[in-house]
Amino acid sequence: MKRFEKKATIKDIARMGGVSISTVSCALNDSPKVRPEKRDLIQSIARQLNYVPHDLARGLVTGNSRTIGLNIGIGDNPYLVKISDKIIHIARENGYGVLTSIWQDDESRKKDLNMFIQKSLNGIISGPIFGGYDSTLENIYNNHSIPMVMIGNSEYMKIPQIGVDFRKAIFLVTEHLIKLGHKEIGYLCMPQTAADWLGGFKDSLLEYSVKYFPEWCIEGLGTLKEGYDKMKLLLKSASPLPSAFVCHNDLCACGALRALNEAGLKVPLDMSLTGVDNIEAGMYCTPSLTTVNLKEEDFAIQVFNQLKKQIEFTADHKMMNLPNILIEPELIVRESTSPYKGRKTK
Amino acid sequence: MKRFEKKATIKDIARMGGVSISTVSCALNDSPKVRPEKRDLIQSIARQLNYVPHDLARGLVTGNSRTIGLNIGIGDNPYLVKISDKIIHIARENGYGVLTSIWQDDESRKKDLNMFIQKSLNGIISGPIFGGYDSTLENIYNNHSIPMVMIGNSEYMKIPQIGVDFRKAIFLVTEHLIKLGHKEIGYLCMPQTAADWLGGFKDSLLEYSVKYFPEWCIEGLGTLKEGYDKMKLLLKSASPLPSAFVCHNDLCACGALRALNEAGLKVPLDMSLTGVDNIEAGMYCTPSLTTVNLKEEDFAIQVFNQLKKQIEFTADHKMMNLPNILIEPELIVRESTSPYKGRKTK
DNA sequence: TTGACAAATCGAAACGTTTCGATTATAATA
DNA sequence: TATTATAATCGAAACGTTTCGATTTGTCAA
Repeated sequence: MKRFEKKATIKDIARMGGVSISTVSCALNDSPKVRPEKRDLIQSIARQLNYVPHDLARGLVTGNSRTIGLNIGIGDNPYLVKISDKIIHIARENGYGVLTSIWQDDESRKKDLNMFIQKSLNGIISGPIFGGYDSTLENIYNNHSIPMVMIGNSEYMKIPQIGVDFRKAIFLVTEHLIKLGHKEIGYLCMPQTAADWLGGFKDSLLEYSVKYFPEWCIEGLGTLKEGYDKMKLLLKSASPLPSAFVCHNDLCACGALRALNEAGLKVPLDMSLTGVDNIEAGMYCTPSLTTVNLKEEDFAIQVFNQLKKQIEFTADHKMMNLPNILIEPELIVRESTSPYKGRKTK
Repeated sequence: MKRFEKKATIKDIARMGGVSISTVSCALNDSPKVRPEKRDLIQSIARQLNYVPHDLARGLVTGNSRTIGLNIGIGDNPYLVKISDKIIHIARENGYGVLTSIWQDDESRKKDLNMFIQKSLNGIISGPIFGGYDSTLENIYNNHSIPMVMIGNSEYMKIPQIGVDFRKAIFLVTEHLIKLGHKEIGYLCMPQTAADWLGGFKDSLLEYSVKYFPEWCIEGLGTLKEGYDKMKLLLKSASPLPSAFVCHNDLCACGALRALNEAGLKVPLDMSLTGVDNIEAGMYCTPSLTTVNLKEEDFAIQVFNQLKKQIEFTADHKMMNLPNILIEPELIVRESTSPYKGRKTK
C-alpha cells in the first residue's frame, strides 16, 4: 500500500477471496467455525492487501475499545512518572492502549475525564488523591458505568483505591531519627493532606515521648523548589535549628538539601534529613537520602490488576466490591541521617 | 443516569423530542440549519438524558478519532518526560486525546505503532531517534497514510523531524570549558550517536587548538547509573585526571558528580563538570550544573504544530513538505565549572 | 440414491453517528 | 389566493466490523 491509497477492508478481502464478509471476519479471528485451509487463504489475502483491522468499527459493535484512560497529576514527581510508565507498560502487555492525560488543575482534569467517557474506554485510572473528597471523580464514577480505580487514599471516597500508607511512611522515618537520638525534629508537610501524614509524624513522637514543635512544622508542596524555599525560610527564622528534618518526599528533600548546602550546613553532621519515595535522584545525590521505599512497580501492578478485575466483573454484569489496597512502606537508610551530635546555631 | 443503565443515544433524544435523528445530530453540533428554539430544546433534552456523544461511532463515519499517538522512549530522562507532559497538554488544548506508549526496546515499539494504526489515529509522534536509520518507523510512515513527526534528527530518515542541535550543544559546553582555560577535557558520550555529538566536541577542541584525548572519551547511556559507573571507571584508570569533563546530559552528569564526591574530589575545584538538558535536578544539586538549555516547552510546541499542520494537509489531500526543525541550544553557566587551576592526581 | 446430521458458509441486522439529497413547512411575492 | 423561494426537517445510506440465525455443502449410514 502506498501513501494516500485507501485502506483495505474486510469487504475487499471477501471479494478477493470469493467468500462472504462474515466468513472473513471469522477467519481473521481464528474462529474454529471456518475450515483451516480457507482460514489460511483468507489470512494470506489479508496480509497481501496489508489489511489492518479497524478498531473504531470493531469497538462500535463490541462496545469494547481496548483502551483505558490514565488521568494523573504527576506534578514533576519522578515517583508518579515511574508509576505511570509502569502502568502504561503493563496495560500494553495486556492488550490495552492507554489514553493519557496529565492534569495540573481541577478544570483540565474534569475536561479530560469527560473526554474519557466519550471515547468509551474500558476503564479509568485517576489520581493521586490523598485525603479529602473529590466530587469530579466521584460524579464520573457514579454517573457512568465505567470501571475505575483511584490512586491515593481517602476515606471519604467510594471508588476502589490503591494507595500508600503515608502515615506509616512518615512514622518510619521519624522513628528512625528518634532512634538515632534526635529530639528536635522538623517536618515539611503537604498542605492538603497535612492531617493524616502529620498524624504519622506525631504518632511517632508520641510513642517515643519526644516533644512536638509546631513552629518547625512547615507546609509545602513536594517539589524541588518548595523544598528549597521552605528550608531557606526555616534557616532564616529558627535558631537554634532542629537537629533533624523530615521531608514528605525525596524531591523536596533534595531541594532542602540544596538550601542547607548553600547555607554552609553539612548533612547529616549539622542536620539529618529524610525523604519519602525512593526516587533515583535521592540515591545519587550527596549525601544519598535516607528514605522510604514505596515499591512503585508493585504499586503499578496492583493498580492495573484492580482495574482489570473491575473490567471483567462489569463485562459479566456482576457487582463487585473491591477492597482498597495500601502499599506497605519500607525504610531505606542511607547517608543523610546520622546519630544526634547536638544542634546547630546560626 | 445510574450505574449499569444503558447510555442514552441520539435516537433516544430524537424519540423524546419528536424529531428526526438527523435533526438531533445537527442540533447537537450547533449547525445553523436547525432553528434556535428547536436547538435549545434538543440540547436540553440531551442534558436531561445525560447524553454523551459516542466517539467511536462518530470516528467511524467521519474517519477522525480526534486522537494522536505519542510513542516515546523516555528512558528515565526528565527532559523527555517534560516534553511528553507538554505535548499531552497542548494536544488536549487542541481537542486531541493522546494515546501514549513508552517504549524500551524496538519490539515493543513496533507493536505499539501497529496498535496506533489500528486505532485510526489522526497522527503519530515518535522518538527520540538520533542518527542512524529506523526502519520500523519509516515503514509505518510509508505504508500508511498517517501524519507523523519524529522527535530527534537523522539525515537518513524522510520523516519530518523536530530535533535539537546536540552537536552545537556539546560544542557550547566544550567551548565554555576551553575558555575557562581547560586543556585536558574528558567526554562521556552516547554510544549510538557518538559520531555527531562527538563531532561537536572535536569541533570545539579543533577550533581552539586543544588536544583531543581519546582515552578520556567514554561511551555511556544518559542515566544516573551510567554516569556514576563510567566516572568511577575513569577515576580508577586515569591519572592524572582531566581537569574538566563533558557529560552528554544532566542526568549522567549528576551520576558522575556523585562518583566524584565519593572519591573525595570537589567539583569544580578538582574537576569542572557539564551536562546538557537543563533539568531541574541539575539546578538544585550541589554544585548546580553548568548545562545547555534545550527549551523543552518550545520543543513540544513545535512538535505539536508540525503534526497539526500535517494533519490539516492530509485532510485536504494536499501533499506537503515540512522542513525539519532544529532547536537552538543555549549555554547556562552555573557552579559546576570554574577556571582551570591545575589537574588532580589520584 | 436418499435422508439425516453436522460442518461450513452466508445474509442481514446491529452498533451510533454524520451527511446529503429529498421533502415539507414557512414566509415573501405577485 | 396562488406561486415561489427559502428555511427547516427528515430519510436513508454509509462508515467497518461482529454475530446470530438461516442456508448450503459435505459426510456417512441406511
